[in-house]
Amino acid sequence: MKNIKLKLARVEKDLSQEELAKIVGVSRQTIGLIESGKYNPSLSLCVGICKALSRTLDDLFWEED
Amino acid sequence: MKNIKLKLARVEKDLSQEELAKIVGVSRQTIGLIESGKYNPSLSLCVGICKALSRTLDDLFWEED
DNA sequence: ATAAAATGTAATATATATGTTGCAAAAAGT
DNA sequence: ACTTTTTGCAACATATATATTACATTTTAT
Repeated sequence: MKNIKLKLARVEKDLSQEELAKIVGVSRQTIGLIESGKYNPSLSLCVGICKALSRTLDDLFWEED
Repeated sequence: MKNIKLKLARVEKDLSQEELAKIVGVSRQTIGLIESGKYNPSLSLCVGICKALSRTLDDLFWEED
């Protein structure tokens, strides 16, 4: 499923996928694929994204069932 | 770094690494390596572990810097 | 002290996250 | 309308998470 919370947090910070990717140290495609729900990212990458966007894991990657 | 919070949550539920592994659908070694900090697990695996232990991502995998 | 259970560790194999390059489509700016 | 930026998508290459098997070590139970 798409990660809409991630995309919202990113645009809220006025960052493009490419800018976020550069900050996190990953490729633009990787960010895009995570947002579109086609990748199962590693924990360290999730943490890196969270720190770049000033959020926590629960904020961006946790879904109550 | 070792994930002591994960280990504590597991023993609190009175589960061995092998039992947790079976619940989550992963090998015993994988659980051991995550607890000892030698693996960078995938997000879906982290979520699976959290649900098995009735915790959230922040509870088990987030560290304030 | 002994046996059983739990955990650590290592080798090899496989699946998949991620990188790279390139191009197309869409969105935004002028 | 046109240009620029952003995003989507595909093919191929690489790194690494994870599985499997096996054995050693530690911990727990009797």
